[in-house]
Amino acid sequence: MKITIRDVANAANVSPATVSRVINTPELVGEETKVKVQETIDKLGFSPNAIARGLSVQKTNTIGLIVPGISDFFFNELYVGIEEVARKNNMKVLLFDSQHSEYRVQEGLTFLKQHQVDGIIFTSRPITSDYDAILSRLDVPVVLALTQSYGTYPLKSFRVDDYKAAYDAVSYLISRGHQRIGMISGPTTDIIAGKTRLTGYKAALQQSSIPISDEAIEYGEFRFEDGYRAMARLLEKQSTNKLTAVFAASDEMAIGAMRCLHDKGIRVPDDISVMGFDDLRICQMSTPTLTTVAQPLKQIGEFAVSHLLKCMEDESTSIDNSIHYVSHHIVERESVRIIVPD
Amino acid sequence: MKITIRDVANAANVSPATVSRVINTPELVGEETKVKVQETIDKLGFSPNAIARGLSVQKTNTIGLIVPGISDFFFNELYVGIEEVARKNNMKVLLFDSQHSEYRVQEGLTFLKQHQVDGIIFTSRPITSDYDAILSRLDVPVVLALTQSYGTYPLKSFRVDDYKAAYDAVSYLISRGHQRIGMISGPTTDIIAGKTRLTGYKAALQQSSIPISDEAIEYGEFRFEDGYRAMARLLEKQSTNKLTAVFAASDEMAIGAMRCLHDKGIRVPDDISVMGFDDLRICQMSTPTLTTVAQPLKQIGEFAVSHLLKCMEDESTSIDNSIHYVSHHIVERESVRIIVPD
DNA sequence: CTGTTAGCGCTTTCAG
DNA sequence: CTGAAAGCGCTAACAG
Repeated sequence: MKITIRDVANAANVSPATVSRVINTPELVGEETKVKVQETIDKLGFSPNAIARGLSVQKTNTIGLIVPGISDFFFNELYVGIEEVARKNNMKVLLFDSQHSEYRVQEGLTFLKQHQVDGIIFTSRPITSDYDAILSRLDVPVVLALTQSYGTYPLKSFRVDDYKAAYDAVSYLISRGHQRIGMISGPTTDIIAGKTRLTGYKAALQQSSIPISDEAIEYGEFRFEDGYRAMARLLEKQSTNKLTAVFAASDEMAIGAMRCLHDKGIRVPDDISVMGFDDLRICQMSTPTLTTVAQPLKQIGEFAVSHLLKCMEDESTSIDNSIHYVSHHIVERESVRIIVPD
Repeated sequence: MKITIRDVANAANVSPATVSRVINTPELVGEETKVKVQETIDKLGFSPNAIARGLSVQKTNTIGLIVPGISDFFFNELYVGIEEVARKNNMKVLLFDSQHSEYRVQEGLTFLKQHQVDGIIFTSRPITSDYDAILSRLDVPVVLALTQSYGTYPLKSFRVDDYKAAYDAVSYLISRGHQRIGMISGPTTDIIAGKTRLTGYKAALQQSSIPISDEAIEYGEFRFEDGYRAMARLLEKQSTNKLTAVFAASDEMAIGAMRCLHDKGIRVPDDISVMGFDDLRICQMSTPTLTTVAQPLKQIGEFAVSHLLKCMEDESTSIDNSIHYVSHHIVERESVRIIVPD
């Protein structure tokens, strides 16, 4: 049932090599034979074995993608960018979900290595020196998306400037007259999406000489439920000195916070403004729609693949660990109101 | 740099076969050699080439997954189920996004065949006779998820009974006192998620002797924006005889519809009730939260893989085209109110 | 328990 | 322009 290149060769009275040529380098084959071979390929319904080819040419045309969790909403948008430029370059992508586990990340790296991927895109978790050994053994280019390297191993990364993005978000709030601004932060152990954004928040307040208070900060793991609960805690702590705005480190948490507010009968944005981070598709689905700072996820995916392809062609490209900051921007919707000073 | 099984064999003074054995069937190897080989594997950092192995054993431990679009929200939840049971059985999944294009589906099938996947899960688009040729040539088991086969090629499918689910949803609405119930349907060309659910809607109305009116039906492509626009159209047509409830063929459209209502100053559920289909995570994120009929997506994914694995072990399992209906259920949230008859 | 041999399906020199 | 032969890295009989 399984039909191979040899079968085609026999049927067409040529050698396997010739069949291979009409598939891969038809310009090297005489017109007549080309037609003849192509016909028998069609007739027999031959479809070349990509595995065998991969083994032979030592190249799989595959890029490996490690993501922290496929159920995170931002995955979809990132993937779209990655897949698109991969496909345009005849590359496929092999997906690995690390499920937010450090251990699984290691597994993923080994997995992708075993599958001879030609390059790897690593997302979301920061790379520490712990990975030096495994990375150097990998022998394929690796680029980072939405994260960066803190190890000694040089890795190019593509992401927004999370510090600046958070800073800008909070500055935006301040420009709208807000002074008592709370934050629902990611965990500070998450050095990028957690700690860095929190620092940006603090810096923006400081810049405007607004005192920073731990009372105004709560933490969550980026999910809707986390945002909901964090908001509830924030509310409890705020009995006397009420916040007029809350900045969340993810859209999901922002929407969770809005829901919490709603349940307590607090109106957004009338009583309190809410701002998110990411600009996922869900921002338009909440009521009110969510004002947020946008990360161009699709574009980041595109950049990452493009760079990877460059590295794969040209060995020398890979050895820098610069960060390519892709630009963020504020997307105004309905969840923030202007406070007029009285 | 690339280190092979032969390198390990040489370094450990054994044959490649022995190294292969300690990796795959350690029980067949003497304790001493096993230890020795394992040590040199570790020392050299050897990691077996899955491609070569695949070629040799004629099995890749991969299942191919064809989805209509990765940015559809339901993808994530389905994938979680698939990935989980795949992983537990040492299978990986190779993803292919058909991007809602018939042509890309064909490409996907060829792609997966070329990559020698051991089985295929096909989602969402109905299978017609057009696929008979390609499917029979595939030579690997195929199972359907969230769709079914209308061709002559026998294919087992796992999905909810969309007709019954829609019927139940609308009956639920009726039980809450609604009589003038509109529908935002998928396109009728989509035989499963479109036409079948619409039929369920009509049947439920009929059952309660409620007249069916085209005035009360609008169509969309399952997206938020489609729901929004469909609702707007529905509103225009309804100037005289107002609807008290709307049933949408997807959660996204339902949420879009609610947004439209919100923008027009119509309250949900006070003025009009809304019900969705799917029970995605976003249902809890809208305000009001969305009452819906749940498809157990994760479970469907699990079932599909499990069945596929069974087919792969036992050739005989595959040849039936039965439909395994997984049970749906209504999830009550806030978007439907009870109408007390006056 | 371990080594030898052949071969998975394809590509790629190297001749002709 | 085409064919023969070797080999990609691994596994699977088959001997021993």
